[in-house]
Amino acid sequence: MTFSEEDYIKAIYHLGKGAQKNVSTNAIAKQMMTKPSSVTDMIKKLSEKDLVHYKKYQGVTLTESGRLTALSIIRKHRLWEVFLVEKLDFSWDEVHEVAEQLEHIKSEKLINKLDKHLGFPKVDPHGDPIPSKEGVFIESTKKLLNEFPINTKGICVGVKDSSAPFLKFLDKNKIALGNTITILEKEEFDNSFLVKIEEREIYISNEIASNLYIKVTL
Amino acid sequence: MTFSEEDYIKAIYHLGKGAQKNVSTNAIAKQMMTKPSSVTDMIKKLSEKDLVHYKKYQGVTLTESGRLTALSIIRKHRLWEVFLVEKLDFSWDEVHEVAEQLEHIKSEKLINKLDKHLGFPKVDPHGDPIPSKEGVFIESTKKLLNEFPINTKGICVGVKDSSAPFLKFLDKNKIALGNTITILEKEEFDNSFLVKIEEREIYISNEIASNLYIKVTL
DNA sequence: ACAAATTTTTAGCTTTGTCTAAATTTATTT
DNA sequence: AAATAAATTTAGACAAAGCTAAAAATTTGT
Repeated sequence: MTFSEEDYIKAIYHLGKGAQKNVSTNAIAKQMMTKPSSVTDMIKKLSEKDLVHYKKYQGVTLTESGRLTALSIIRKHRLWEVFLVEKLDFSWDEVHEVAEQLEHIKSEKLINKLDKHLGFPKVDPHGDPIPSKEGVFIESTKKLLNEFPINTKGICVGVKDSSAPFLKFLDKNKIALGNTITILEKEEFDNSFLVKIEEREIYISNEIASNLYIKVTL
Repeated sequence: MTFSEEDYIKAIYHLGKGAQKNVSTNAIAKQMMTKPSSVTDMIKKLSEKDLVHYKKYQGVTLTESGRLTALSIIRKHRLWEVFLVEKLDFSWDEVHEVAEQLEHIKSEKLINKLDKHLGFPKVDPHGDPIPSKEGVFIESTKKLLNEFPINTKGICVGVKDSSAPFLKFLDKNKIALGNTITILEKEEFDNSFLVKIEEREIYISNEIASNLYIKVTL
């Protein structure tokens, strides 16, 4: 399997949201920053290898074999991301590009030893789940903090309000994207929250909680 | 720079022993497991990029730029080897193939952070020196254990006598390739040695010492 | 020194993954 | 239900990296 083939499989997986949807040639071309004609060529090759179902003009779907291939690549990508952040001290937003390269390294042994070295993590630094060797993984959802019940544990992944004052507030309170966050209490009176962020407990107003996206594995 | 270009540069470096020697087309072809005609094509490309000096029929030499490129690839290769052995618990002889892939990952930041994570090692698990960011490194020599003076510290890299009894002896005494070895004392009387192998002190007869290769950085 | 052997290069072809331009199929709109 | 628009595929080309076979240069052997 070439790097390019792997990239296409991954793109199709993501565009099809992991499922049965027919993914259009144009959508793949856009994602891969290439031309639709190139996509058609590659689709034919993947189809020959039984990685995608393909009928002319009808878009593609991953076969079961294609789906497992995609999950194996995603597993590698996310494990490397964990490594980069946890062991090499990369920040949350720097890891993607490097992981895009590392995900293509071919060695079952390597990836399983890496998994062990990292303590078999369940999610990557963006809160996305890491498939197991067998391609099993837990789904995750991203919603605003105030939409989750008490005791929810997730990862801070984005903001709804991206104004300077709000970002400044987050910075002042040392709330950063990638931080692990747990909802400890909900205050009935003003709908404020007591949360634990990376070992620190702080109060957060409903105003704040309704502008902070967190990703939670189900 | 493509993977293939990097592989050629590395091959030329090794065949030229890092230095001024003219490396023949045939030698490169053999090393790269390819045909001389393919080598000629690649040489022309590398020459255009000023990575090698090339005159038809005269073989090639790395330019200074080519030499630094080679050292940068070797640095990556050897750092990844240290990582695989020290952190992921790979054995001495399993790492080469994987490191061949990892050495092509493009990220200055990654390799420098990896270097730091590993504690800035000076040699890889085979006892070969790791070039610095700037391409500076210490030379190493491989000789029989009995040829080195007292206090020499090196890495066990091979045997002269590869007969079953000798290998069995090494195994029984837990002396393995890749082990760090220090010469503590030389016994005048019978030319035996007191050595430290991986925290253990043991006596070794001259017979043994003259059949064990160790690699030492100068 | 010159023929034979070896090495190296050239020429032309193949595959992979890409592109442009043209043709074809499907979707949309009136 | 045409006609037009959009999406997709085909055809033909190109660059990278390899190959084979043939030509050219160099080296070797006598």
